[in-house]
Amino acid sequence: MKPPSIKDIAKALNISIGTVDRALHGRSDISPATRKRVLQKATQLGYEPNFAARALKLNRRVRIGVYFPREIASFFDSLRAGVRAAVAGSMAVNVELVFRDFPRLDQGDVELLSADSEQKFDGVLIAPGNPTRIEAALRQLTQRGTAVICVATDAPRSARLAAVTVDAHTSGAIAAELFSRTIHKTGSLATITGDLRTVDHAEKLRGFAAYVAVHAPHLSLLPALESHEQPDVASRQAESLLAKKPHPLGLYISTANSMPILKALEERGMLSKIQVITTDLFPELVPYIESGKILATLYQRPYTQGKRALESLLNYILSNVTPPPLTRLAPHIILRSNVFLFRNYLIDSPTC
Amino acid sequence: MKPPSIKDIAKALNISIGTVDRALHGRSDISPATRKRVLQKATQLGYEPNFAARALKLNRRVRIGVYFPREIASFFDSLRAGVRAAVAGSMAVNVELVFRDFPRLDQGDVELLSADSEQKFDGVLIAPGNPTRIEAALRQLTQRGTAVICVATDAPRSARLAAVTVDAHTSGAIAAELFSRTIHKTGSLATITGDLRTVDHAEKLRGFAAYVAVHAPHLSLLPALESHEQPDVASRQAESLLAKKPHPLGLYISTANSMPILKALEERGMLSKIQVITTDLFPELVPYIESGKILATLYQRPYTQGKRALESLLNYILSNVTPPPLTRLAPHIILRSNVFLFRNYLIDSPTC
DNA sequence: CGCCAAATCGTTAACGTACACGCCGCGATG
DNA sequence: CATCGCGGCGTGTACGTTAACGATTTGGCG
Repeated sequence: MKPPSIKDIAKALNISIGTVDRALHGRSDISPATRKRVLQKATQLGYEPNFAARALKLNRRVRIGVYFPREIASFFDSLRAGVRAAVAGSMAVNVELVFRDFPRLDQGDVELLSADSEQKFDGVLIAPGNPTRIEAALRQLTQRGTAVICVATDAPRSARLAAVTVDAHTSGAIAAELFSRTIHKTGSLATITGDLRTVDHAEKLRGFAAYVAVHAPHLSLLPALESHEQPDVASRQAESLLAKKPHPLGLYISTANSMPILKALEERGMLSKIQVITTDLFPELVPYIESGKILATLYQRPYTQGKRALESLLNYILSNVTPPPLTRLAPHIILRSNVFLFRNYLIDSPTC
Repeated sequence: MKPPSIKDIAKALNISIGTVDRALHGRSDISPATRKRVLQKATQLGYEPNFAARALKLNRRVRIGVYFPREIASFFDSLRAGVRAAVAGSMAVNVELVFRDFPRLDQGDVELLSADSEQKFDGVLIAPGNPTRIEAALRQLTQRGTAVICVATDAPRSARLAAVTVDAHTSGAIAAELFSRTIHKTGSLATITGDLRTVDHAEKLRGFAAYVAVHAPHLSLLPALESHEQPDVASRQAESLLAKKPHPLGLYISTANSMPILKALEERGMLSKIQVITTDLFPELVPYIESGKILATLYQRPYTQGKRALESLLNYILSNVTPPPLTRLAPHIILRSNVFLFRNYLIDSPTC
């Protein structure tokens, strides 16, 4: 009836539960012979450890540091919500989340991390802006025994345990494919990005360019513009794009703060003449999609990213399960026809 | 340091843990005055029950019946995998899954359910083919205290506790939008569906038609064809479509077994002349997407559906949390540029 | 032979919760 | 006055696991 416990194993072999425990956990103070007998009996009875009992016994308090930038809020707030949801869902464990915010993706992360160097975290979640600049800090953390998982953006060659991101290369490729299937005329495509030193932004553009090169011979690529997440720069770049003649047929905005650019285009009545694909979703963007003024937005599912990242981290810390080094989520393609499913994405975890 | 337990509450009030337990659970044998004091102290100390201890103590064995059709295997096997993954992830609980398969979506569900009428399930997961025919059985189950959640397809007016599906209406609308943005010429669109009595299939076509009517004035709709999931019927319908002249510019296949139709189209060299959008993903379909022979497929995320459904069911049975009556997942739009992310979707839970 | 240390194993007390059981005092009843 | 019923409360045990501690045997070495 009931699943077997270590007591049952002990009874079946006429030994004590202490010995069974030693055998099952590869501890010392046990002879190889009895260890073998125990393990054999365990598999024979189909023993599986009772997580509730384990969690109750070793009432570990797990401290996790969460290092995310404040900007862009729509994205990272959602990411934080996913993290919180994961701890709520993982019953049976005391998780203490310490949220540490730094100003922007490209500034303040390393400083904050080294300022916290005396903190004792069991695990750390971080969105690194500049992957090379942060390597030293991550190595130091790992050496002190804290597991590090990168979220949203990766530091590939660092000592981080794993990374959970949306597949940026695919994001770019999808944008390119949507253009190639929507635009039948011959012409050019423009791109505005955030900061090309961030791995993800660079990857998006590579994916975009690769797809265009292979599958869209009728479309050519203009050089990418870096907005560095500064609204004024972005809107000036939008203007310069419009000045070109013939104007580009499509514009791929691969950074999440696309509003300045959209406003600039709208003021000049260009939104109807150029196909636009944006990145991520926030309330101000919804009307643009609903009205068809922009073709699509590629949603990076921050909520799901945060949830998955923390689940992986807890699984590693508590159950010693090594996560895959790279989890790539598939981005959601949000169009006019499905945008309403994502409208309340900030409230809870609707459509994921 | 440590989170407060009922012991701490008891100590703070100089009473026993038994009394605290009675107060917190609204049991009898306690005076209103002390109950109030306890509840007050509990919120004051920020008491939260320890799930591990609770799960250990009441070692409930939960039996769950899973009623899915065998066909279409690619879809429902994935659904079953999601269900299994959910029980693996919900540690601390003994869940016994009883898988009960019936032949096809439109046949055998009611019979199997009534044959199992003496089974005592705490919860049931079911994919009802014909919603009205199954209402009586579901009402009977609910009356006997078993929670019922519909998965993949819904029985809206029945006594089921909740339903987890992909939003079928949106699925259809997405297909229509993709056609409307890809096809610039004037012409007609055809649709082949499974069984219109199934709520989901009907919903898809409604969503498809609604979007075309509002946003694609240059496209007209041919009457929908029902294949009833029979390969020979499907391929004959494909032929009849091709006989029309001018032939339709787009074909939306809203059922998951699209292979017979695709084969028929391919043999006549029509796949390059007509835009095709299919439903769901299985190994044989992948090459068609990779080569661009079909425009897109709308993935209904069976794995995620199964996982979410069982999570909701367990949450209701164990924690008494009422799930939302209708959880609609957003379908994934799979194109040539992102199909590779979904290739190994059957193995584990890759990109979700 | 005696003694110490190492190797091997048993015993037990927690972890926080749920629940059966028992105890006490008070008013009602015979 | 003895007894009973009952509301109100305390006590104890069990759930399965872990880990500290004790107990026993064995082997080695002087």
